[in-house]
Amino acid sequence: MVTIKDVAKAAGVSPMTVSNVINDHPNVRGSTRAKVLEAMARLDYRVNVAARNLAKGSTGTIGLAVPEVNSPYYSRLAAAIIAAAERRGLRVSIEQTASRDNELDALSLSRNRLYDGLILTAAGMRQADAERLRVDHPVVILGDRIFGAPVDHVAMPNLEASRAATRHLIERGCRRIAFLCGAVEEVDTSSLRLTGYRQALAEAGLSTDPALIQQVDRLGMREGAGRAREMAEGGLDFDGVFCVTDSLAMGVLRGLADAGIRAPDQVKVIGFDNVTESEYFIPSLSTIDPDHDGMAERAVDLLLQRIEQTEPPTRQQDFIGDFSLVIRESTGG
Amino acid sequence: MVTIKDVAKAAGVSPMTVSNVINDHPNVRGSTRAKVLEAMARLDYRVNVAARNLAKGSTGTIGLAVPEVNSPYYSRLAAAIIAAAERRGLRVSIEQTASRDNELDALSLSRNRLYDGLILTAAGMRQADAERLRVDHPVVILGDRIFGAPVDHVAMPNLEASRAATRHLIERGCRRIAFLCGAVEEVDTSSLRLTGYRQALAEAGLSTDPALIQQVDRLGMREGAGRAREMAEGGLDFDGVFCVTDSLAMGVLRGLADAGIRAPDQVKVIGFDNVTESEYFIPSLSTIDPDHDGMAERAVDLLLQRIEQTEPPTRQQDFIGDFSLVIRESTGG
DNA sequence: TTGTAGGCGTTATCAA
DNA sequence: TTGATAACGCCTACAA
Repeated sequence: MVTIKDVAKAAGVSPMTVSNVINDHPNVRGSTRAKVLEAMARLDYRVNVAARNLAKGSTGTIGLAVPEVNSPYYSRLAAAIIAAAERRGLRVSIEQTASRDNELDALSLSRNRLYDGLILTAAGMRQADAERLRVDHPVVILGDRIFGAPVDHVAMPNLEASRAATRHLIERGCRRIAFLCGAVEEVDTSSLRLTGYRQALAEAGLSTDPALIQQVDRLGMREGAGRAREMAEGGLDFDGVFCVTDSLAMGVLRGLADAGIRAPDQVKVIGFDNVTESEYFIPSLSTIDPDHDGMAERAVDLLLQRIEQTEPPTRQQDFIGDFSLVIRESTGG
Repeated sequence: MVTIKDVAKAAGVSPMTVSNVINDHPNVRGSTRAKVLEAMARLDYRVNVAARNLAKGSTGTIGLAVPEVNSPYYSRLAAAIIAAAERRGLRVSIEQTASRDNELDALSLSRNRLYDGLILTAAGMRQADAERLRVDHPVVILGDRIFGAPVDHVAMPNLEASRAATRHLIERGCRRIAFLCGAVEEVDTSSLRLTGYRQALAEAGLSTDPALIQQVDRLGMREGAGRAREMAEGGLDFDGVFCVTDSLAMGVLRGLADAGIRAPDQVKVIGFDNVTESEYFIPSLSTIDPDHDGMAERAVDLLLQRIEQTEPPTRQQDFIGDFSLVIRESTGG
């Protein structure tokens, strides 16, 4: 392996001078710089990032931990975060967590100075894990599982947005609206959105039929399709479905089609996330747009603040993003 | 920051003993181990991965560089690679390259010992860049852009698969089959598949109408939809479309619907990739399944061989995966 | 079973 | 403008 010392020897200068050239420091005479550059090229020298990280104590890259990589939502989010980070001169490196254990793992990894900071989208952690988030490294949590934890937090306006989605279905004439979600626990995406759904129904003077609240164990297309078929074939009476994710909603559209039910004529469907695919699905999917870019921007900002802040760790900050209702064919255009 | 020395001091042992405990070395007395463990917990010690990497010269993680993170195909691929790597005890960390320059960047990064090896899915590199791939670090190229480069290479059976897809459309009665692809250059996905398409037409005694060969500059849903509308509204005569990616194909289905054309009745559509979404799309999408898992498995294997191999770099290896034709609604079920 | 010495490749500091 | 020295935190090799 060619090191800085080899280059120094070849160029007839000290290692320090080579380092200065590499890092574009001023105060290097032009002729010296040229000599060094030439030696670097000749020996095909590359910096050793591990060594540099150790010496500098920082890496210039942040970590992004997501539960699942093959998911339209997390993909969209990751793209937004990469763009936001790039604007600030940071690289991002993505890891899949896939479980609560791995989420906690990811936390210690970041602490280990592999990254300057970590954006963690927590899906498996529970409220009870909040204390484990008290790490001495920059961390921002993205998502709805954890509140009151000692870290910065970026979340969606779940309750409001969910009310708006449900209200939209009501305005389009739905009276028996199903709610499709994941396991409902203490505080999480499903439970917050369930509350919004209930509020909207109540405000419209509609009753909440427990049979209409459907839980599945993964928020994917497969589960949406399967459950929709079961609902249709089981004779459940419903004329609208609000799904907590777009993946679920696209699955539902598929399941309804399988069961011979026409959307939006017989049943209207709305999702949540405004994933790239939802615009092109047939029928195109009405949904809630959670302003991915805004959230990403904010998450990276908060993280950068923590990274750059040297002194007295300031109070934990929360940020709740914007949202907008996107009306497409699945609710009647 | 708590270091190994602090722990050693607190536990009344030498730093080396702490290191031995951390790395589960034998030859540490139970009582000593307990003391050290206790001190580690008390001080909330975490290893510094950067330092460990530098000292060991390896990291236990491999890099995966993809052109785009928010893409069903690359997401699916990434998931497969993560699974394959996990089975072999490796972590993977994903980076978005987004351009040819960044692809070349990713190459040097890996060389810099941030990762033990790199799987690079090259979309922007040209054949002319092949020589730049001569790096002294483990690298595996996934994709079709580069041939004859001095690195291991995993690719799809583009020509065969593309013939099979086209043949399928012909068997279903299509006579005017459009081919939708990206820019066709020297050797790449689009050009290889174009050849397969032409062969299938020739074998069936059909002529190739240049007007049916449609190029777009990105292989996404938006481009597919836009072009399909143009083709329909421009009065192009076609009864089948073979798209080089599923994203493109789903976009085409959308575009056809916008133009009031029914698929598969009036026009049949087939894609390539068997992306997760294609099964749920309406109509569900016929496509080529390129055996993502097999390719991932193989790519990780090849990389691991290079990582573990100490001596005489053996010859570069190529691997062409399997494929299967998946028939769904978009070509008539 | 434990400890000592030295080095991994780079950078910061400060002196020349 | 350049260079000597001393870290960064850990691990390998060897000695006690």
